[in-house]
Amino acid sequence: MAKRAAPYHHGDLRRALLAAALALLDEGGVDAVTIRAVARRTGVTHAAPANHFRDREALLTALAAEIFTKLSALISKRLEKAGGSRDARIRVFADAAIDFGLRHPHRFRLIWRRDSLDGADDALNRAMDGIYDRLVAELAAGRGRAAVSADTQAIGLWSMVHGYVCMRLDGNLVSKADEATGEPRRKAIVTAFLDGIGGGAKK
Amino acid sequence: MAKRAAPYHHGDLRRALLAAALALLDEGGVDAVTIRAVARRTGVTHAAPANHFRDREALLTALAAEIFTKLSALISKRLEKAGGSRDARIRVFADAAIDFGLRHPHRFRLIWRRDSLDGADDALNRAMDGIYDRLVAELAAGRGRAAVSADTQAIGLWSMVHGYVCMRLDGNLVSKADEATGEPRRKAIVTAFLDGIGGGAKK
DNA sequence: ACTCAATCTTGACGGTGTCAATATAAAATG
DNA sequence: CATTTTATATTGACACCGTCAAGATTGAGT
Repeated sequence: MAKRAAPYHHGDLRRALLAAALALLDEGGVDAVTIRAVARRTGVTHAAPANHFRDREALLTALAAEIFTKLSALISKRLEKAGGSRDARIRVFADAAIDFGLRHPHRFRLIWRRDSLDGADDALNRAMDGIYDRLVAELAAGRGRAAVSADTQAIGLWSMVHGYVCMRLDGNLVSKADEATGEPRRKAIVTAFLDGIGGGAKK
Repeated sequence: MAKRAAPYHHGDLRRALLAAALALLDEGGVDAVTIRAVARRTGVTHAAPANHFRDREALLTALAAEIFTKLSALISKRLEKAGGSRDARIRVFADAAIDFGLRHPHRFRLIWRRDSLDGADDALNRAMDGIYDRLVAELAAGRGRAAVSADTQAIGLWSMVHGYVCMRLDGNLVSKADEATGEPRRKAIVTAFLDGIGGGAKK
């Protein structure tokens, strides 16, 4: 027994491969995470990973699931420290996702690049859905007379955060940095979404 | 002269390569667009494309620029038919981008996958900036007492639209389709952004 | 007619993912 | 403890990829 804890030859090759893959990802992006490079870095031959990951897609998927779990933990930690204000708790999600994306660009790109991943993977889907469900729960709690459902709000907010990080990482907003924060519209877009951008009179 | 119209041997290999690349993209996604496959489909040898595209990145970049231009044209056409209402004109951008993304998934994924493209390419940047600038112009026209600038609104809205299509293409919202439209929250998220999702009293 | 440059072909190199066959070592069984 | 079974790792091969260098071919300019 204890199959996962101390496998046969290597000790725990699966974990070692994932660690090497994460290092390669941070250093050189998704393209640098090749099966052969991961095997080299771990000190095994090029075909050894095949025992633990069906193919490269499976390796990337497992890596993405791990990263998703870390992001989820980050959000949890911040939510604990957050106050009870609904807006503040909503901002936790946006801030955490943006922080994460800016701090680990390659990880962010990987987990959202679903066409390079196995969409049917359970671990991946559970990790993703977990974050989403918690966001919906926060949005549903004590909201006012909003015209749309919490689900809709969650989809919209999460979409916005995702797209914002994408553009930042691609260098699309460099000319638009605020003098105050040095970051282009980071807080402002969340404010915009909270307040609305329509022509109606504001608060 | 007329270099572009009728080059030397093939007629217009550059254009032919781009057409083949687009077909391959639609059929099999970005991964199917290899230099060799494009050459095969065009009927030339595998090294011929090198005369027109420095490398694969350059080919994908040129393809993306072409696609961006088409998207821009689509928006233009719809804006002409749109009324004068600010909200309606804003919705044109969101609707066009979403329509485009859902209709041509692989094209959408390519043009936003900037880490596979040449970020310094002029044609690409001009095509992208053109869309963004027009969106800012529409947002700036006759908006009310909004708390944030038109730039901020543009970044937020465009981010949201981008993220929404991503999630749709990845099959993340399948369980959330509206009974009315069959599309999950498509109009609603734009409404949410126009109206705001904060707790403040609504219209 | 001649030169020249642009264009395309041929052939090679190292890298990749993946498969089949083999060796090895741990676990299970007697 | 000996033996069998199973999981794991190695070796070697294959086809495909992007890219480079060298040569052949063709159009344009003079």
